[in-house]
Amino acid sequence: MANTDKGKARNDPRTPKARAVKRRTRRPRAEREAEILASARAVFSERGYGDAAVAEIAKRSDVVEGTVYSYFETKRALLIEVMRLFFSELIADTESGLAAVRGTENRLRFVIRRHLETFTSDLGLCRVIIREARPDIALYDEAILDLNRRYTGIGLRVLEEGLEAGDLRSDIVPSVIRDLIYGGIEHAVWRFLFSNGELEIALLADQLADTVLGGVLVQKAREPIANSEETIRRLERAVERLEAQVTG
Amino acid sequence: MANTDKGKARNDPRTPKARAVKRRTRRPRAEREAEILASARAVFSERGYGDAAVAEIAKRSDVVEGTVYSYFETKRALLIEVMRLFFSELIADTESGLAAVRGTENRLRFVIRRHLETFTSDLGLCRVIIREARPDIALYDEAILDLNRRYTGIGLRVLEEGLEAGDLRSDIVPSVIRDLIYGGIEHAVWRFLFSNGELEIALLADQLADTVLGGVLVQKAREPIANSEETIRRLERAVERLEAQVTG
DNA sequence: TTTTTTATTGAGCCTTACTCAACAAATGAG
DNA sequence: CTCATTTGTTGAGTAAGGCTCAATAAAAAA
Repeated sequence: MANTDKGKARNDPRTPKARAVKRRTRRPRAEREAEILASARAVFSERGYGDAAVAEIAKRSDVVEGTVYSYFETKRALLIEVMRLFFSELIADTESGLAAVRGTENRLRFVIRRHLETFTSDLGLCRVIIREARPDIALYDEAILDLNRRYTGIGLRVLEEGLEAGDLRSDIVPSVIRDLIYGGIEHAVWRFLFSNGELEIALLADQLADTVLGGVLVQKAREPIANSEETIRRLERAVERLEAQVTG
Repeated sequence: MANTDKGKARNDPRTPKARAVKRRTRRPRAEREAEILASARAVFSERGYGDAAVAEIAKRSDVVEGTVYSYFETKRALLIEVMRLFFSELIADTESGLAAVRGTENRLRFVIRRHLETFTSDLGLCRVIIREARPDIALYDEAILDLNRRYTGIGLRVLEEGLEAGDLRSDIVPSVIRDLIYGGIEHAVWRFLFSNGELEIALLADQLADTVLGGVLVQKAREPIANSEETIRRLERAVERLEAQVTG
């Protein structure tokens, strides 16, 4: 109501200086959208969600802030779209790689290593996803959650199949193992980020997998059993001999 | 330079209405500080860091925004102080509880369960801590990291001691196990937050502990052994009996 | 009581997400 | 080729929230 008379002071387009610098161009919707998404992904990765200014995303896309809002309702919607692209590539990629791996143990090791690779190669965006995917008790975050669930669902399926195949202990709970794996990787990567030692992906992946697969306890039962089997045979023979003796 | 003549329009304190409502009081520094910290903790827990307005923290402490800033440099410094209090209580509490538990397995189970309890009973604050403790590549977050490290160091020590005592497989890497444990708990709790099923703390703690302790793979050697031990006893008895019979 | 100290205040600055009416580049009609 | 319509683009403006600072008044000291 009070702002009907604005825009009058805008630079006259006929001014020689202004033209070379700022030229209004109209582009196909899809192209502009892709450009904005690419800029957004870069800025989010570098600065994190909170410190990413929509103005900067706009500038990198060579548009003005308002344009961004004509393509995406809110800054958050922009983030969600960036995530959706990221996840769908990741899911497709992981699944195609996994298709070539046989055996529950190998498949689990593959999933662990693949996730670790993604995490470290796209750390900036992963950090944002993790931070922002945390529930703000806001319903519009449901989209992100669903993506995350679908992605970690890959590991879950490997576990369930391994359980059915009898490769895994029948008393385990797949979803708990999945949480251990994905949560453990997350924590391990943060730790390396600070104690800025070199992150040996292959080594860490093996350490994580070894632990999840085999546990941490020494297998106390195993040592004595090896002897027991000998003992059993010895006892069996003794019993046979004695019984023969008794009945004989 | 341009703002030297402000404050002139302030309400005259002699106006009858204003006095009853707003009474300026000066309190001991420590007391005010504690009040502000308590309000901050509550607001951070309820709203999360980003959506917590310093103005609201001020209002709940019955002071004005500026006052908060005379006690804490920035909103972030306030958060860090809240965290410091939270962690120091938690660390003391966990350590005193742990002192009463013997045996590596029991001690690990205790740490897992204790952490899970904290997580669920103080979920709002934990969520904030996790989100904000993530590196923003900002050095002033070092304080939070240190607190976190000291806390998870409790679990780490249990693992290292277990390793020395020979209770744990000698090839494990304690820091990796710690990451699995704390990361796994974190993920598991998020999951329950959504699939809003009931979170059975005791059950989940057991499931997590069982997995970390024993791994997920079927212990191929174990099945025959369990039977063998019974067999051994049976055979031992038989031999005894028979030998007695024979010699008797 | 007067002076000094300092806790407290609140107006105002700045940044940033988001809105909106005006504008102009395509596109289509005559 | 010219004019009208459509719609992508613009930039000034609003609101909210973190943070500053000179003025003020309560407590302490003189």
